[in-house]
Amino acid sequence: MKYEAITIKDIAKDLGLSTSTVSRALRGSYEISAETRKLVLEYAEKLNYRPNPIALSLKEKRSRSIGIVVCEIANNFFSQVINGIESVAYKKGYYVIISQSHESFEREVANTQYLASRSVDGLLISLSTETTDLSHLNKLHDKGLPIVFFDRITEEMSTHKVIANNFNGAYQATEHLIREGFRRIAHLTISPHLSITKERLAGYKAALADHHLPYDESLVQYCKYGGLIDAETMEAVDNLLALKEKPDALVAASDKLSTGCLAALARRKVRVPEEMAIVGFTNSLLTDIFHPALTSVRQPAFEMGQVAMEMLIDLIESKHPITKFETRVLNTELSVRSSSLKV
Amino acid sequence: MKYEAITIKDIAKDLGLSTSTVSRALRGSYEISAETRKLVLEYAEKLNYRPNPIALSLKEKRSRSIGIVVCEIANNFFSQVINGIESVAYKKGYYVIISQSHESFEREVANTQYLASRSVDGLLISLSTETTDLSHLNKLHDKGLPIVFFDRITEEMSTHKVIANNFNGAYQATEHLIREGFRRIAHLTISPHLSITKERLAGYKAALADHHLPYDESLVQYCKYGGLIDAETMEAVDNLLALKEKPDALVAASDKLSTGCLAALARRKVRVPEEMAIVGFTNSLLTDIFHPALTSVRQPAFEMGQVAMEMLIDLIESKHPITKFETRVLNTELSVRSSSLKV
DNA sequence: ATGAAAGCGCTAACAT
DNA sequence: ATGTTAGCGCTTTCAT
Repeated sequence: MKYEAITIKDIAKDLGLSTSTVSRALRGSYEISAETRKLVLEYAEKLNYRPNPIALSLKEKRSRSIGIVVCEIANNFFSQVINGIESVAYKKGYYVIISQSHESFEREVANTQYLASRSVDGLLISLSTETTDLSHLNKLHDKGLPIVFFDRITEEMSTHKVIANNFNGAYQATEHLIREGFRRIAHLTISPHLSITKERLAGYKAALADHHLPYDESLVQYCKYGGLIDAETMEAVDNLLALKEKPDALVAASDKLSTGCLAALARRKVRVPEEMAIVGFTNSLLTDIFHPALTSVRQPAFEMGQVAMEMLIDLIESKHPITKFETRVLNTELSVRSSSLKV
Repeated sequence: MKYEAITIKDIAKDLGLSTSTVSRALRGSYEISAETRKLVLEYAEKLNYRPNPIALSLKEKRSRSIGIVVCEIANNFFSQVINGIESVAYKKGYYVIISQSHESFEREVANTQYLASRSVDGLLISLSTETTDLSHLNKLHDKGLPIVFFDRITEEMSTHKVIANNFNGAYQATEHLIREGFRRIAHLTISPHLSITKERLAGYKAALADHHLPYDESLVQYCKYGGLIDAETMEAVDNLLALKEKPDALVAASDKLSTGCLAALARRKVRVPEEMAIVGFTNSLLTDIFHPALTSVRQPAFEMGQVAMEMLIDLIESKHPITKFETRVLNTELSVRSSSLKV
């Protein structure tokens, strides 16, 4: 009942050669006569021989495949990053295995372990909101597994990292709202310990400070699951609406939070931007057809994927252990649409 | 520089046992004394021993992993299907490997071959728009690799399949528009040879016929890449707008086509639904915040994933070769919103 | 109840 | 230039 592939042994037997000769001929070793090589290659071609990557992995402890761990693929930002990763991987002959943590620490651990045990040559990871303990990654990293972090990174590990300029992105978003004349600007964000949360919060605070606006903690709402759970976003928005001094504008820190709060405000019949202006971190391609058109901070997601994959290949293919690591910061882009315009 | 995992050999050496004893103890063979078993299990636990799935795959020619091939993951429908697949896989102890064809036949072939050579125990696939030749799948299937098709299926292979009731979905969408009073209803759809295209087109035609409306070929626009390429959707919409007798309504046959034509119409300053009403096949969760709110035919994507995975596990775990195959048809759901209402 | 050894597909060190 | 053999981690038959 199972796929029986052609093996090197089959070829060897049929041709009356040894497996090692066949193996060498196949990989073009110079010690094989042109004649034999041609014979083997043609016969292999005829039989549509494909080397068994499992056997190769077992032998070589490498697989020319890399693992990706993200929280969700049903997310514009992450699916664009993945496409960037794939574009480089494909060119360089690496296969990509995608897995989702669904923002669960447990799933993240299970996925990384599985990928490692499957001999991936490296790991590209954006941490789940639940993750604070990094021992699962540290262990693998200490044992030599190349890891590159993107987007949701950690200070606790020395390796290559790629992020968007989250500070600037949030700063620009906030400043834009201030310049439009909004004064009580809320910030809807993710789990407080995530790197992106901290960076974006800092940008938001800095813009307020630079424009002499007070920082009011009650205007910052944390959504542990970053928009994955509708009720959570709804509650955060309700909290803001319940304040004695309601905010007049809002910076949403993620893709799902942006659309989620747009939906939540619609359900609460709050007009955007009249009663609440919005700028959202989002990579949605649909910002123009939202109601209202959504002002966005776009992250260079595809590029982030490309850079991350290139960095990972650097680590994987480097002859010498690398000790000097780099954190690349890519610029975000603010696109102003009607959701953030003073009327 | 590579992850060196604990092996059965390490345990055997440390404990002064043979590898076979350790192996048997680990898998709870009854021929091992309770004492030895306990010793081994505890020691393995202490060392955090994990069996090497690569070695297992090589030996057993199975991997407890399954492969998914979809055109794109950056797509509400497919990412929801994948989540459905994962939910069942996780429960049943299967690992899921996701790959994208990007609507390219070549990539689809490469992906299926790679997955097969990686000893996946089965394949879940939704065909690319380019695919007409099925020999890559037929070969694998003939050699015993279990395959389940979902969404974009083929008549040419006998195996389990899951689809939405595309005929009904399109019928209901079209009929709804007719009942609202629209008379020239266009159909924006994907590649003509895809199963879903045929089924939806048939539903559209049937609704027209049942309501004594003429079928006009010029009202059907095919987008080979199903919305993947913006320019293509734009052109199709322009074609419709250029007709001497413009349509007053439109049924879009996919997720990306629905949002794509909403965007295209906005760019052409065509008001929806006043000048053109729309019903779209979409699983977007954002239909309410589109402008205007988008009437949708929703497919039970998560459920489709669950059913597909259950069917695949049936095939994989069946003791006897299965010869009686099933095509499950799941109901769609029409949700009326403002984009399709006569004003 | 336990061990020795073969074998899954492949590569590479070591013969010849 | 080609063959023999060991070994990657594991299971499993065959001995004991």
